[in-house]
Amino acid sequence: MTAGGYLKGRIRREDIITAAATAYAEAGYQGSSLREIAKRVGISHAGLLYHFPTKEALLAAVLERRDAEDAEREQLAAPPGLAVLRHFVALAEHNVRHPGIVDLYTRLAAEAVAADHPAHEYFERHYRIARENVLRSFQALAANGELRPGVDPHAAALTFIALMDGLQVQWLTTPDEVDLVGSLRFYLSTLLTVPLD
Amino acid sequence: MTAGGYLKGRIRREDIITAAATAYAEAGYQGSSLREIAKRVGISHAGLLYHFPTKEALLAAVLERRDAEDAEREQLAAPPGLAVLRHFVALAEHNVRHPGIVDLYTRLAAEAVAADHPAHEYFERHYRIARENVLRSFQALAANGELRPGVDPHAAALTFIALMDGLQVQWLTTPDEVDLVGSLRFYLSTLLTVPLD
DNA sequence: CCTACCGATCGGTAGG
DNA sequence: CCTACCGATCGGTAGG
Repeated sequence: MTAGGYLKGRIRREDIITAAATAYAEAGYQGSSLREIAKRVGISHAGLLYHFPTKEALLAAVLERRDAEDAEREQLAAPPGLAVLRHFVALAEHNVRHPGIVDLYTRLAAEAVAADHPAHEYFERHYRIARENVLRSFQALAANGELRPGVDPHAAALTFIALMDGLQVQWLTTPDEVDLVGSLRFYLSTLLTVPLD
Repeated sequence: MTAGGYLKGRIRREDIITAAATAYAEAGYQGSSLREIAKRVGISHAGLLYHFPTKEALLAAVLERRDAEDAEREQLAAPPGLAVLRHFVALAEHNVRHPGIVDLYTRLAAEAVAADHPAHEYFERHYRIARENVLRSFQALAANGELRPGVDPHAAALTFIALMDGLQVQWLTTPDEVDLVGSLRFYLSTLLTVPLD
């Protein structure tokens, strides 16, 4: 129970979360066993359960860390408008270099459409926040005349988020035939009256 | 081994495929056990394996029937152009009334991003065919001046398919906040110079 | 953190 | 098609 002990415990917990995220990305949450995750860290599955009392608690920790990383990357949230859309494009560029994140997100999102999945509420909230965030930006752009006339900000926001998700699945399945970032830019160019950058 | 015996076997096989499709939609392929599927049909899991020798063989049968149903609905493939896009919108209208189909497709597609998943090649082919089909239509529209100037048919085709998939995940997760058909129509209206219908 | 164990469930097979 | 079984694996617990 020394300070060193606490530190070691925290590091070990982080290692377990990292291993779990990798496993979920490859095999989904249901498809990943505690024994498999524990083996990646070099402990027994009972040892893992010393740090996380249940399988669900480990999933919750993975999702929490993902949120924390996202929040960190967004830094001090950009004001609604072009900057937010650029941020999403930058996120896509980041994801292309880190396919594991896309894998994790895509696998979990599809599992979590089931109402009784432990990550279901997480993704409900995730989608709602993402839509609201993008909606405010499209509304700001509309006010500035930077949105093509006749484009409904709500429809633009909803389809923009959906496009990101759909592109990711298709990109993971056939990486050579899908330009993730280019497709996003293409879509935004059809909606805006100004260049993205 | 009478004709009646054959018929009964065929019906039983169809019942099993139906039960499997429902189970996959709710829990994914990996998450569905042969015992659970067999119970829905009222036989033992060993009895199921009499009709389908392995778990993978049953998945293959489910995918084959889905293709057959799709082919039937398309009837005598429409010529490239507006008619094909209308067909996709009609498909979305059909899917909204049959969420189980969307569930099945979404769950399996996400599982199958893994290269060693038994449905991986199926979805590779599925995406390629879908993209080529839509691409030909956007090219035909471009030739008629019905595509907005500056819109690349390839980018339009890729994003259109991706949008359909992404909308489906979001619709399944938060059904009340996603207008599947309206969003598709919105997107097409931003690409075309003519009304869809 | 570990070893050892629990009851439950898995896909598949044997033998009828 | 069934009963009965196989070896493997699962999440979680006991007891240290």
